[in-house]
Amino acid sequence: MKSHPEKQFVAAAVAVDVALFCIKNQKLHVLLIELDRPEFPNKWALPGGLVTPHENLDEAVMRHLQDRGGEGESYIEQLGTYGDPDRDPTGWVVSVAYLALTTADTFVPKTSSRYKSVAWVSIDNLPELAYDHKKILADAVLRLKSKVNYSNIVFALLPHEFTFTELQDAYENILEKHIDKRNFRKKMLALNLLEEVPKVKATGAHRPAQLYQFKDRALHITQTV
Amino acid sequence: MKSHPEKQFVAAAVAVDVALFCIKNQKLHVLLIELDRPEFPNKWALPGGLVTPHENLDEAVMRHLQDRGGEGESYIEQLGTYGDPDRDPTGWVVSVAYLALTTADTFVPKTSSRYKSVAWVSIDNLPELAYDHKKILADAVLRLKSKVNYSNIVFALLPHEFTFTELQDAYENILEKHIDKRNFRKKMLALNLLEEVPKVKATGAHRPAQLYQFKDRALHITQTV
DNA sequence: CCAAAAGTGTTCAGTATACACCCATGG
DNA sequence: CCATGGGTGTATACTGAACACTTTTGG
Repeated sequence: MKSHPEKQFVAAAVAVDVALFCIKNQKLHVLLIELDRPEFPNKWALPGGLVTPHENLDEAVMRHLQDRGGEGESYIEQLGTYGDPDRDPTGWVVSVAYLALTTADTFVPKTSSRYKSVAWVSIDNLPELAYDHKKILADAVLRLKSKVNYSNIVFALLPHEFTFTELQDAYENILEKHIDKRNFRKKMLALNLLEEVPKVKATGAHRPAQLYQFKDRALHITQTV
Repeated sequence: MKSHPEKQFVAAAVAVDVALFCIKNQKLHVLLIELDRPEFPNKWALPGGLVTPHENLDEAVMRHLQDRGGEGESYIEQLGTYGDPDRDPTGWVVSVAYLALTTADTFVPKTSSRYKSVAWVSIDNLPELAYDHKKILADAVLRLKSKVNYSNIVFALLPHEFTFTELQDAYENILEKHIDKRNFRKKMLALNLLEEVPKVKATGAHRPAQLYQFKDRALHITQTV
């Protein structure tokens, strides 16, 4: 690491902030931390932290997620960068925001001495957020909603094996609208992203459901779900 | 501006890099500067520069564009942030990249002592680019191509008044494909974004063309052009 | 009157939507 | 045998794609 290219400049702290989502109790949840700072009484925030010169931005995100309890794989994608001079009252912090997705069972929130708590919070029951995190979170939800319509991105929110009803629930939850069962099946199968696994899931006094999995658990752009 | 929130951290230089496009001679062009630095012999780069703590990111972009010759309005939108530790050999520079659009006649490239030259370059005749600017530019072109399909974003590349053929040329240029004239007219008019202006444009030994303008020169999401 | 770009409709195929009943199981 | 969620097909409307000739002008 050498000196900076310009003689005179004011340096910023570069941070990442992550809107990490999962589906819990059939509802979309986001991971939030409860701050323990006098400037932000009773405020919550998105997880994140500073970036160091020894890692790229994606690596910084993964490191901070692991610190907050991430164990399994998480899907991450960059959302945008928030750099208003006054967004953080404690100094000039330019923050690169990420959208991240995981499954509730592979991510058990882990707190630390720096925070009061770390928890999954339903997105229709949000507390007050510090900094500009309300805006970041709104942008993340918007991106997720939009991307669900033209990609297989939900793969990152579901367990590896799932029933068609669970898949449809995920879509209905994120899009906040009812979807016709027959049409949904037709379209999903036509996209050719799924394959049956030779198992069924029995959950009560009714016909067991066939299990499916995504052929490829990586992002694919599809056009219209 | 107070001290930074963490006691120990390494600060980065925060920069903006701008992929500014225009249409010149019916072809998509990008604004490039020719570097005058020993580390980058004969290399070109996207315009841009450092962000200061007294401006937000959009303001920094507009300031740097004005320095390079921008006079009229330009459309700008954030593209993504590039933060690999080694992307700039002279130091740790995290760069927020922007997609920007303007019209050739309102932007006359202006050089300065720091550069050999500043020029509009056709995107199918690109020189070698420094840093990770080849990647940034490729991402910008991709974003532009994609956005042309579901928004009125071309308004920012065209003069206020234009003929249907000029409009279609812009689409064909950016999308790099032939579009049927009759279908294009039907779809564009159905989107209800245009209005006739009571003038025609005569350019030779043939029927003059009706002039149109966008009802609103601001980004609108449309679904399928 | 000729060359050149402007302007205009219809047909067809494929996709999106609306909609209701039988199936398999556990208790 | 009954309650519950799983699983299936068809008819209709709409949208996107293909396609060729007439109009207006300047020279």
